[in-house]
Amino acid sequence: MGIAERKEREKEQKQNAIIDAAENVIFSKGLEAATMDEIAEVAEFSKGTIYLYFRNKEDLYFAIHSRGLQLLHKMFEKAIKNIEKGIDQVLAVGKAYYDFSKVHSDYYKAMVYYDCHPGKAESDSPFAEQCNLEGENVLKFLAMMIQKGIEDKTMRPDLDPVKTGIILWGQSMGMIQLRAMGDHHDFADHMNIDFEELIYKSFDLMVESLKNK
Amino acid sequence: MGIAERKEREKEQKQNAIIDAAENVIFSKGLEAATMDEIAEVAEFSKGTIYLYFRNKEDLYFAIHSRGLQLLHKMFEKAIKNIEKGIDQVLAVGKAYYDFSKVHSDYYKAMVYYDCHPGKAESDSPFAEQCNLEGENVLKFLAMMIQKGIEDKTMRPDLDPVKTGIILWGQSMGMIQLRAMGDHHDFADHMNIDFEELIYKSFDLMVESLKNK
DNA sequence: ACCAAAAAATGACTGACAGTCAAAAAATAT
DNA sequence: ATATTTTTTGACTGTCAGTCATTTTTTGGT
Repeated sequence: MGIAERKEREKEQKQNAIIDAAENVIFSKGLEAATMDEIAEVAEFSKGTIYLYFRNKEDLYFAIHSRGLQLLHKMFEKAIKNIEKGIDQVLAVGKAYYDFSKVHSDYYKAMVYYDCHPGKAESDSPFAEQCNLEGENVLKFLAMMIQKGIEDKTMRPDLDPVKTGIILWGQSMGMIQLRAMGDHHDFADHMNIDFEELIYKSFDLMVESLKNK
Repeated sequence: MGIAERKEREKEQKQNAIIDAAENVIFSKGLEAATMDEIAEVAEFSKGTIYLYFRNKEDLYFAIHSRGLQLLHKMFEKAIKNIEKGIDQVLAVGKAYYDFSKVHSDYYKAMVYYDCHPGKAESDSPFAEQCNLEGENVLKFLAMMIQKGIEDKTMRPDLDPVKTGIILWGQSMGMIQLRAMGDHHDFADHMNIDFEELIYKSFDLMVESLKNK
């Protein structure tokens, strides 16, 4: 009885096709301007079918967010590949995060949007669940990196890997978001500031505060 | 001919009354759930009148955001009042920011919402302008504090006050937002983490990296 | 092959809401 | 008292998320 399995597979394929379509529309028109009708049309399904696979629009965001997190995670893995010391990996990951926000700005925006949103439906959707899982995986990755830094003596031995990971995450997020903010609203151009330089400077400060001296 | 002046005053009063009503509705129902119709009703104006004073819903957010920034600025001023050394003021301001996010969480949420939003209408509204101005004032305040820290030898002399101010702002913002994120989405409760402790730890790290040793 | 029952897909429809605008009301000037 | 300008109104429009009765497709038994 392989029918159930085949149906499962088909369901997943259709889901992915819908997410593809949603990305298409959302990335080209913006999150707000994208309509479910257009997503349905691009996905070549009726609107009703979309709602068979996703509870609501927000649920689609979750799915996209989840993809973005996976992508980010992969970029982190790649960033540390050829780097020996834990402390140097921290910097590499920070830069990778910043790269991600530029190269995959579409994903980045979708992710920030989700993060800053109250989340009306208190979603217990599998996609929201997936986001949390991916997020935790990224944090675990950071914690392991810091653990390694402590072990290879390049980072302070009194650091708590998990907590320090979260702090790095939060602080980097803040700096990168500040730059993204400057993009929409004025803010940066007004007083003319090179945000790229500022982000690297902030990474330096963070790394400095973690170094084992 | 004091009529023009009186009308100007009345206009401002009405504007403020509408912002009051908007806060009422938005703070009790949430940003998304609040409708212009209800805001109009609470403000005791017709909907059309609201649109006479504000271009659109977003414009009302700007107005609220601006109030929030002013409040935050005042809390910053108060926080450093009885503190001598620049480096200690940095910590005090960080704590004040965190306090603000808890005590005035309504304003905080509105502000984050605005910051994370692409801003569809590329608003050149006076309210958006005001937000930028207030934001710059806060940054100037931070820069002056750091300047003072450099002068009183409690902070590293090689720091650029403005740039360092922006970095402090961004990093603190990131940490505080991370905590707020944990409020809507799970994230924090899942792995049980005391975010308050984490925020203070991150402040310590920041302060440490700025100290003159 | 055929058919009934189950599963999947459809799209016309609803309700809600942001934003508009011609008309009415109020304030001011003559 | 009345003409003119300013302010206010709320019914109306267009748009969109989400629904659901109906139709189409797939499945499993005979």
